[in-house]
Amino acid sequence: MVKITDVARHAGVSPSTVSYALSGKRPISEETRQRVEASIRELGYRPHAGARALASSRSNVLALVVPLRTGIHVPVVMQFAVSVVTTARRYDHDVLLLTQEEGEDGLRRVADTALVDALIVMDVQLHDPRLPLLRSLDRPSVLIGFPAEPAGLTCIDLDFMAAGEVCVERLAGLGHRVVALVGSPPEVYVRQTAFAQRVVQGFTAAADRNGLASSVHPCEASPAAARRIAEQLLREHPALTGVVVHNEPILEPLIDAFEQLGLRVPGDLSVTAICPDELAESLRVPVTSVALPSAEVGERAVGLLMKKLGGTAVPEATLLPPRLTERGSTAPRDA
Amino acid sequence: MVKITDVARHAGVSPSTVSYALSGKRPISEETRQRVEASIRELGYRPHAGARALASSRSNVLALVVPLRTGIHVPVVMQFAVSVVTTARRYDHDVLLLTQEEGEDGLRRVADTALVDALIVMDVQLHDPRLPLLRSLDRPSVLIGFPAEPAGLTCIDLDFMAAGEVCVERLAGLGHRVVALVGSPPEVYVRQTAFAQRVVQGFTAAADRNGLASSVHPCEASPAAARRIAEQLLREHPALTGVVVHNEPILEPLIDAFEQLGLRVPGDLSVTAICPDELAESLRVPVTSVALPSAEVGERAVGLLMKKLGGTAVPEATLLPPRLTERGSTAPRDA
DNA sequence: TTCCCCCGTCGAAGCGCTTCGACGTCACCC
DNA sequence: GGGTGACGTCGAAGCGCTTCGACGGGGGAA
Repeated sequence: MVKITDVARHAGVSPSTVSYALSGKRPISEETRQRVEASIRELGYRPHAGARALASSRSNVLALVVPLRTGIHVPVVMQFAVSVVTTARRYDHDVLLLTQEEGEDGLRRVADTALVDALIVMDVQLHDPRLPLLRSLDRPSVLIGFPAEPAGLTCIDLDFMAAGEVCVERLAGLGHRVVALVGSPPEVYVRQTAFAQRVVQGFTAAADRNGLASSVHPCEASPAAARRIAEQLLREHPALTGVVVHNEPILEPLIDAFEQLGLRVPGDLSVTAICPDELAESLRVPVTSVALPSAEVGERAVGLLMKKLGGTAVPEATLLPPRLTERGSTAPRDA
Repeated sequence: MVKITDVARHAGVSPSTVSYALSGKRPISEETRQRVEASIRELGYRPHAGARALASSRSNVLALVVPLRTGIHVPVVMQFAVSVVTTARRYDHDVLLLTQEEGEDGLRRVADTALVDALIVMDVQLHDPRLPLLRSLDRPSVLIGFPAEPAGLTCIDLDFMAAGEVCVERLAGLGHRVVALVGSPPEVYVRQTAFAQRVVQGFTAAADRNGLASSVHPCEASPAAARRIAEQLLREHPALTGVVVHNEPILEPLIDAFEQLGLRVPGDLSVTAICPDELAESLRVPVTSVALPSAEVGERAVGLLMKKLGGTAVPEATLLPPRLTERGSTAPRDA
């Protein structure tokens, strides 16, 4: 293994000079730096991560806690993880993968052993048991999602309440008077997963505000469940002309089911969704949707963390405004 | 921060004794160990990961390279990652997440900086550019998947060739004479992704051996593509009665398409698949399938790595035999 | 009883890096 | 022209842990 002293000897300088040339924490003459860099390349030097971490008390590793629970849409989680890893690398950091299974102990472990410098936590619940721990940890963290009591934490997410509202406003603007929300699987609500709850809040508030008749329907993530929901909606709400879908896997099956029941989309029924743009675009009937900007959330979460690590204060709450894209699944009522 | 010297003082022993009590690398009297453990608990001591890594030249971290490319089924990747993380924890290791984007440089970086002790690489291609690097690295690695030339490496995967064969044998045994393979998206084959290729090999070999008429059809992962393939198959192979599907996302849409074209499954058409059991079970028509044992592969990959880290020799190739589960999608021809 | 060896523990030396204080040199200002 | 910084570099200390050699004491073998 080639170490910093080898580089120093080869370049004719002291180890500390090599270190400063690398970190830029003290001025080094252009000429010396060139020489050091040449030696590094020639010898193939790589600083030892452990030694660096010990001496600097910075590991340059971020922890990412990914959700495993049922009812969450895996591709979105993955997109998010990839975006975190990619962004972290831009800041010269790596990402340690933690599963929710380890729970609070896992968070405490990686923080207390100084394995990681900071943490990103996904799938936050309204009353998440990890919150007190995160507040007390000596390392910064960022939550993806908003708990009921976010004081003292840093949170970021799509503004799901506004997203729910935007979908309804759109339908209302097109003249629809009876709308329904087809939501995530029931267990997601039972767990009080923050984002799902907020969509319901936004949906309901906007419907009320606009004087629409509305109903909310959790739905399992299977095509069969989608069919059942479609039938139930037509039976119980015959005047229904607008549907908001917040459940990626059933988006397509649900539309199929409606059409098999004799409803054209968007002719008889307008559909809006909250889902990744790629999904909305790729469907047979492209769906008007509020984007789920996983990549942006991941990027900004890492950005926030880096600021905190750098000692800069950051806002406690970052809510990304919903962005609705018109596609082929919405039309004026009676159009 | 509480350190090992604090524990030592509190327990009335030397730091080295605390270390040995923790690692078990030298005999420590029962009584002393008890005392040390009590002090550790009382003070809330956690060894500093960086210091440990520096002194022992073991970071207790594994690298996991996950694929990002199009055409791979994300939930399977995720299952796999979770299984790796969970198993690694059982061996007191953590997992660093690398994306394929970083490529060979990323592998070299985490290995050379001693950030990780060992590596797990997924989505191996037949002629993977990373192979020479992995062979030359001073850290052990395990590949998920088999390249064309696996000598000098450790590989594990489902025996996809045998899986392809088993599916055909099953159909042949039921009397089917004309079969088709609906495979992964074209780009997967273009990249020479090992597992996809091997399924084709097994499928074709078994069909030839049994004197069946056979054809192979790559297929995009969209319902629309599934419909097109279904129509094409019926048009070009009107005598077709057996289909093998190796493409998770289109499994259900494909069956739907066949039924909409007037073919009953399994009445007119028998379907077998290579996919996770959960998927096969959850469909409207439960599908006879060869299981994709992501969890087991992950577990065993970590197990192999641990053996290698321990200095034990391990077999270069581990092929898990296919396990076919009979469900409702297969029936004898003319039954 | 003597010798040897093993058990249990200690002290000290490092692992490879960062960082702090110090120091010489040079330019610049009054 | 002497004082004052800023610049560029060095040496040494130390981050918190593991590990190696050493050593006292007790038990078994001879």
